[in-house]
Amino acid sequence: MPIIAPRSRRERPAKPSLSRDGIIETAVALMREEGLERVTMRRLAAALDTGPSSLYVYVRNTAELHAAVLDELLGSVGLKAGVTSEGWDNVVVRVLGSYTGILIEHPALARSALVTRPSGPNYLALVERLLSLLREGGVADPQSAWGVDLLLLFATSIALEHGTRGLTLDDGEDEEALAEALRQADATGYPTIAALGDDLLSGTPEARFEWHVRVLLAGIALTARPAREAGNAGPGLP
Amino acid sequence: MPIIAPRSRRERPAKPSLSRDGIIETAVALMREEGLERVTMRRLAAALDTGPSSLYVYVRNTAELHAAVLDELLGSVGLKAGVTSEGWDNVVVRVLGSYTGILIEHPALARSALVTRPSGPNYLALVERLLSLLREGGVADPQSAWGVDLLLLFATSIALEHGTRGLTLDDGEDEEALAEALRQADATGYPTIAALGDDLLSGTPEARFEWHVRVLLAGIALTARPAREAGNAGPGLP
DNA sequence: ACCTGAACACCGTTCAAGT
DNA sequence: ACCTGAACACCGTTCAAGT
Repeated sequence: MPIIAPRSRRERPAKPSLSRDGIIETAVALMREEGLERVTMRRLAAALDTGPSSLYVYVRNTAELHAAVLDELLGSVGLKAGVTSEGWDNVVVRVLGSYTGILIEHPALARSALVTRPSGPNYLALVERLLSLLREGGVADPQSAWGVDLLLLFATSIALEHGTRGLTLDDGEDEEALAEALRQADATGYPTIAALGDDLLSGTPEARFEWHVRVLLAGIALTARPAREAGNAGPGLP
Repeated sequence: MPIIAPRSRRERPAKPSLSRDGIIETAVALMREEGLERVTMRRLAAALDTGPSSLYVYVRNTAELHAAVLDELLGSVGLKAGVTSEGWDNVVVRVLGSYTGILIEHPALARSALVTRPSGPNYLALVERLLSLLREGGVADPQSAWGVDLLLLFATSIALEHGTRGLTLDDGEDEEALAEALRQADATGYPTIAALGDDLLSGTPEARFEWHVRVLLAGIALTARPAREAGNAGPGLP
């Protein structure tokens, strides 16, 4: 029996010792190969040639792991998209579109972004870019401060909404069910739905996205913040 | 050995035979008792005194089950909230607030509403109510048609966002991480964030919610739909 | 037709024990 | 300190077999 270590038939060089960065790097690679839904603690551990429990030394739980992966991905949001040639509002549409596009490919990350507030450097860079664009557009600071949240909430939700559709088995079946239900809605029970008819579902997703963003920008620019009331200071959940 | 059937010591009367309605009814009851996250196929089957596979005769999968539960819950959205005394926009704020409030208690349903388009009768009634309020407010029909989606997307997202927070183990820890990150953001790297400072996180959730809805209403009322282009007809995903 | 037991192929997280 | 094997307590879905 040779004394050579019994596990040297892997191609991986020497089995690198674990580290938080290494774990996240591997998670990102695994995600690009197989999608985030396959980046489970168990699978990630297998990719790192160890057991799942080992990961818990470096990562608190799955949510934290996903948050780290998210910020990594956000590095590729196109923040520079056409700075001056077009109007500031068109740039906002593009920047948010880039953000949404990335998340659409990874709906589980969109969910993560919605559920645990991201705070990584790349997310902050996105917030900074949007705030500076709003300023450029002459939006008052208090409205920008509360509005940027709304813009990002919208973009994230759209990604979660569209990203998950079609990923499910029954491709767009619920879409059709809604279309059918809207058409069936007769004038007695649902008069306004009946009156608007097909226009409720008209337009390409891109056209709707763009119009939605313009709605948000117009509303943010024009809606004054409420007068300060007592206890209007901290975050605090309901 | 007596021939008496060996399972008559349950209190449940005679074991009712399964039906889709009965299954959903039990699912709703189970959800009210233990929360939706515990309404799994296996647990629901156990509550119905059968095996999980039996449910698949009546319900295609978990997503369909959740959709049915969602519409059931939506029956209690307060659609009548203060019809005329206050302005139509305040009524929109209340109706959406009622919808969001219900979903906040069941974040998994909010996720379901975001991911598979609801089309049940109670959801349609909510759409109808919002459309009629927008009309009452003098909003042009094409803008209402595309705007109602945005209102519901927003309300659903807020519910998912707030509902899941605090449900996680580390209560509001990410919130704090974001606050810290924003404060740390120095003027060189993130000048606009630094300039706006604490106002980025100011306000109660209720105040922000109300302002957000007003932003949406103002934007919807004032933003014209894009000129019709080629291929602007059907839904169709990106 | 309706129902079921049992299996398949997984999960996240913990914890006592090892090095 | 870092790492691990093994276990705990679960999942959704399928399918051959029964009634």
